[in-house]
Amino acid sequence: MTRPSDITRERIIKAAERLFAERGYDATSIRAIVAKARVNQAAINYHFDGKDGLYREVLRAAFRALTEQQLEHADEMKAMSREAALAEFIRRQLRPLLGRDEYSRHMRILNWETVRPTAVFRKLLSEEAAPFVGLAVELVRRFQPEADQRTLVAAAVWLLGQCSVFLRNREQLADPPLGLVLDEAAVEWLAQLVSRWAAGGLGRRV
Amino acid sequence: MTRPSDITRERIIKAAERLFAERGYDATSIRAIVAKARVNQAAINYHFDGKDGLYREVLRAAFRALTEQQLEHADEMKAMSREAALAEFIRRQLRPLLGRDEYSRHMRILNWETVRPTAVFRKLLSEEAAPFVGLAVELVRRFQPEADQRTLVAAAVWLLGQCSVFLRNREQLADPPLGLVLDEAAVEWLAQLVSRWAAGGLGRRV
DNA sequence: TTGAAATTCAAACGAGGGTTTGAAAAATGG
DNA sequence: CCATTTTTCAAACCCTCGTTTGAATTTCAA
Repeated sequence: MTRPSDITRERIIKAAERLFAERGYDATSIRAIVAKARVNQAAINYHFDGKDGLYREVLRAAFRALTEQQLEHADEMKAMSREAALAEFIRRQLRPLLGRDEYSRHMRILNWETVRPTAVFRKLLSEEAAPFVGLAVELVRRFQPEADQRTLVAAAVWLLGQCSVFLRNREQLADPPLGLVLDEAAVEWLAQLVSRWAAGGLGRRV
Repeated sequence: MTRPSDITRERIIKAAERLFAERGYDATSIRAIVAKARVNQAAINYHFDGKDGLYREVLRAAFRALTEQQLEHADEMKAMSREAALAEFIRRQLRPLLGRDEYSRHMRILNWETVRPTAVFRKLLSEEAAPFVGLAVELVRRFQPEADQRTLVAAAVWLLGQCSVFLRNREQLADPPLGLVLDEAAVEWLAQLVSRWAAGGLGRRV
């Protein structure tokens, strides 16, 4: 049963997700959201108890979808060689460079948060990020089985940073002085480069 | 000769630099700046022709100071081994994790820009970043002398990403689920780790 | 010293933000 | 069908923002 009011909710969430992903929280106004969703301005307060509440909902959904998506592949990654698993992990991280799909939007929403994390996000992170971080830690542990936990956590963050720098500066990569134009082939090329470098850094045996 | 009005200018710039570094452009209001600088609100428009003009000035100064600071060490870095030069480069990048000095503030101001680059910044970057990028490219070229320019640029960005992920998420590193508390010793430890991993990825010969 | 220029100041302006309001409309259940 | 609740709607409210204004004050050279 989809009540008519659920349609409004859904339209708002969909529009908000796109706008938050594109412009971030601050630069997205309620008026822009309701215009895109074609609903009344008061609907956001009625259904979500304000802009904050709407954002909370969108953020939670994005975060959950992403971690679930990664955790789904956790098992098959265990079956691969560590180099292949690493390459797959990195390829998945770099995918939003191209796509405009839901996955890419989710990733971009989280990317905004890494600048000035909202309270909502910090709570979410400390409560629910453990499995995802665990995944990254397990991945690097296969390269450094003897390292202590602190080193492994640092390595996991380091690994994520190698992808996020490209994600975050996506729009400037093509400009001078860099001039890195990223079409589909180039993203694949980049993913392989980064995979090799990361594996090399963590101590690949050849 | 320091005219009295130069004092006002100076106070504004100093206050603005701190606030922009801490909160970013959007979240820093003119009223906050003039309160901190203890000058009249209209002074910003009088001296800098608006918030944009003030930001332009602060941004240019930060950018220039940073690139000059790195370029100053370009010569001595050439004299080091490539591993030592890389380690020095990374250590300099990670330094703002601790300090509240001018250098750290400059770095943080630029860090804000990598999320939603202002027009001012993009212009600055395309006009003046070339020497700095060149420095990073030369550094990675010592590890991969046979690589083409495109690969070297990607490697330079990759290298910067390994540092900036720690800078940017600085405040969340200590929270669960990461729990990386960074005092002075820990930053040095981290710099060495990252140096080793980066050198390994780029192909250090042992 | 004096008069023009530069600088400071308190106050207000207008635009845009999120939220509230109260009535109208639609949906729901008896 | 009716009475009640839920949902929509246009309008306004109130706040913060960057900027402007015009008079008062200070600076500085003649």
